[in-house]
Amino acid sequence: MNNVQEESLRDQKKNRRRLLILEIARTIISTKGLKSLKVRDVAEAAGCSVGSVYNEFGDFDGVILTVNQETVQALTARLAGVSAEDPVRQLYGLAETYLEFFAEHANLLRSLFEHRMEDDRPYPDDILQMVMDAFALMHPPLVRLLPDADDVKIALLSRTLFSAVHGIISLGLEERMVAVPPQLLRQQVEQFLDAHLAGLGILPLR
Amino acid sequence: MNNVQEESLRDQKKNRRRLLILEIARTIISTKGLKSLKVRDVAEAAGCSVGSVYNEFGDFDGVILTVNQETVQALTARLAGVSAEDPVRQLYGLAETYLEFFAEHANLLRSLFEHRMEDDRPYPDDILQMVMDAFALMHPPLVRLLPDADDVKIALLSRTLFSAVHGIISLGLEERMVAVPPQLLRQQVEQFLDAHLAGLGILPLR
DNA sequence: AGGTTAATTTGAACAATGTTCACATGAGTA
DNA sequence: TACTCATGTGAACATTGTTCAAATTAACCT
Repeated sequence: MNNVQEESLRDQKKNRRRLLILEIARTIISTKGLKSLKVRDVAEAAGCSVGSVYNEFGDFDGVILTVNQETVQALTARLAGVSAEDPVRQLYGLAETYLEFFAEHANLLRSLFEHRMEDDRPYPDDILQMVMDAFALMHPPLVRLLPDADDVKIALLSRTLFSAVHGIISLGLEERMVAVPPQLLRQQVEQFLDAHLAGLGILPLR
Repeated sequence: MNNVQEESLRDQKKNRRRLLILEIARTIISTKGLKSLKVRDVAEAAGCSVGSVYNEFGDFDGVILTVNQETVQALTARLAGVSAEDPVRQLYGLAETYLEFFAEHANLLRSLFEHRMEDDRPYPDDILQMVMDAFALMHPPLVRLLPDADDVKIALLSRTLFSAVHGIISLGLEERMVAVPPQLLRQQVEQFLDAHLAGLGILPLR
C-alpha cells in the first residue's frame, strides 16, 4: 500500500469533471439566474452525459447546493479579510465588503438565499451553519466595543445587525424593485451603521 | 344599453371561478410553498380544466403574480391600520405588524419576494410599485419626527429602515436557518428600533 | 500484452409539469 | 327552437428532472 495515495486515472477525470460541472453551473447561475440552470445544458457544456451529473451529485439539487456552499465559502473568505485592527472600522468593513460581494455576485447570493429544496427535504445543515457563521462575524468587534454586555445578547445583536444589512443590500440591489444606484447604496449602508452604532452608544466613524 | 351593467351568467361563472382558483392557489402556496403549486392540482381542485386556468390568467405566472399582488394589498391594508397618533409608536407598530403578518403568511411573503419570472420577462410594475409604497409607510412618521431633514433623505431613510426590518424578520423566520422563536424575534425587532431611533436622535419608547 | 472484472459512463426511456389548440359545449339571441 | 360564437375542454406537445440496462473503460492479474 502506498501511503501517498496515487490518484488513479479514473479519479483524475472524475475530479476534473466535477470541477468543470461546478464552474459551468456557477457561470450559468451567475449570468442568467438559477431558473435558467438546466441539467442538459450543464452536461453538454461539460462534454458528458446527464447521467454523469447524477453520478457525481446525486440529483440536481446537489449541483445547486454545492455551488451555494462554495458561494458561502467565498463570501466568508472575503469577510475574513476585513481588517480587525479597529473594531468600528471592522463593522463598516464587513458591511461594505458584503455589499461589494453581493453586487459582484447577486445571482449567486440569491441562489443561496432563495433556493428551496424539492419536496420537503431539509436544507443541508453544514451550509446553513456556514451562513450563520458568516453572519456571526460581527460578533468579535461588537464584543470589543461593548465589553460589559452579555455575550448571548451580543450574539443576537450580531445576527440582527447583519440581517438588517442583508435586508438593505438585497432589496437595494433587487433590480425588480427600483434598484438603488450602487454608490447611493453604499452611502445608505454607511449611514445606517452611523445611526445604529450611535444608538448603541458606540462612536461612529463620521 | 343598461348603465347598471348586468352580470351575465357567463361572467358570473367566470368571476366565481377566478376567485376560486386564486383562493386555491393561495392556500397551496401558503401551506406547502410556491414550489408545490401545480397547474393540474389547481384545476382539479377548482373543478375545471387546465385550459380554463390559462384562459383566465394567460400563463401560470399570471396566477402566482395575482396571488402576490393580493398579498401586498393585504399587507398594505394591515400596515395602514397602524395608529398614526404617535409617530414613534407608529414606527414600532409598523415593524411589529409586519412581523405578525410575515409570521402568519410566511410562504406568501416568500412567494412575493422570491418568485422569479420565466425567461427574462420583467416583473409587473404595478406590483413592484405597491411593494415600494408599503415600504414607504414609515415616511410620514419619520417626517414628523425629523421636521428639519430633507424630504428626499427621509424617503431614503424610510426605505432603509423598512428594508432592515424586513431583513431581520425574513431571516429570523427562515426555518431553514435556525429560526428565532417568535417572541424573541419580536424583542429583537424592538431592540433594533430602540437603538436605531436613538441613533437618529429620536427618543425611543423604552 | 492480453484477458478478466468491476466500476463508470452513457443516453434512451420515463415521469412530472407547463403550454397549446382543435374540437366540444353551452350561453346568448333572433 | 335553432343558430352563432364566445368559452371550456383535455388530449397532445414541449421542456426538463430522473432512472437504469447496456456499453464502455480503467484497473488488475497472469
